[in-house]
Amino acid sequence: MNSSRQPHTTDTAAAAGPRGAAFLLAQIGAHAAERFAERVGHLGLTPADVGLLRMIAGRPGRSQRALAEDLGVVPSRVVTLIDGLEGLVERRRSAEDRRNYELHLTAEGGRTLGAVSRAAAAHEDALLAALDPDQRALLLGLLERVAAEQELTPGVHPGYRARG
Amino acid sequence: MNSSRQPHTTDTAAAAGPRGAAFLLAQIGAHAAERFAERVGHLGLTPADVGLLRMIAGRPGRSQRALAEDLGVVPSRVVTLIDGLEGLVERRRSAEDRRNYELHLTAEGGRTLGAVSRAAAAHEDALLAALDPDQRALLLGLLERVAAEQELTPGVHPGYRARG
DNA sequence: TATTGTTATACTCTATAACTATA
DNA sequence: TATAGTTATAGAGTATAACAATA
Repeated sequence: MNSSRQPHTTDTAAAAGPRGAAFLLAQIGAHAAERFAERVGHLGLTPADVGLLRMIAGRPGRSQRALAEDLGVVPSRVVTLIDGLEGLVERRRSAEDRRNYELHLTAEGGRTLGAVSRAAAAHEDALLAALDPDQRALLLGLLERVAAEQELTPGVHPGYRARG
Repeated sequence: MNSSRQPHTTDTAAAAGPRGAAFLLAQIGAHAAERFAERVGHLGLTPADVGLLRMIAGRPGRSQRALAEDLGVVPSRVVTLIDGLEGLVERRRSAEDRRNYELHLTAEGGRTLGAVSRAAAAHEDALLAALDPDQRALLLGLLERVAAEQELTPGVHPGYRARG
């Protein structure tokens, strides 16, 4: 809209930009994370809390250091996260090596995780309201292929590092 | 794994949790955003910068306040963002109302946006490496339906608020 | 008095590094 | 000396609020 040559305008090269699948994935993904954060926020949890609870439930007895590695965060952050889960997670000193803790869910932690699962189911349903069951299955299959090829660790996503 | 009743374990209700489409969307979305950030980082830009450039290119002459609204951020943040786009974006005082600026891309800004588009195309291709052209089209269609039903504004996503 | 853009301040979040205890 | 966990400090990033110019 000005000088001699027009380096571009919104031409062909822009096709993969804000209208491509990659952009939509990022946009919908961020939206999904926000909505999920709202839902678990009603339970007094952040998405990071949920990730931690799930990880502990899946493999009880792990140390904080092991969790830090799996989450891709620094050990000191795990301290803060677990401090915020008072009453849901229990720290037991290991008998074998009393330097580290073994992490377990309390009974209330288990109930809370159940509530999280119900929230996740409602979230899933609301997010995919536009699709019928067949389409949902189709989408799931495509996403699984992409996730596997991109070598994304099942059950953990970078968003665990923040959000509220 | 302990007391009387087992409130849950990893039973049916957890089905929509870390294995559902909503979770995968959030996970892949965050991954996509990170990879895109890396690519445009080589151009000296953040994803937020890119969003701003695209928005200005799409509708030149807008004011900073208008952009702030569309991006969903506070006006003072737009000041910071535009300050970081020295040489790519031009502020022209409006003749009609000299309080506000009219924002335009410079020639270099246009060239940079062209480079961004090429980066986005490469990003798209790498992210969807697991899918053939038909599957990509299928995925795109499904995502478009979801985005429309969720009333996501085309071209802007919440991730513009941060990242690097 | 209301509005655009700017600057100054405060707040939140996270990582880095120093520290304690166990080994 | 090395490692698990904790605490203290500092850094990045963002919003809130006070400010100057124009209407």
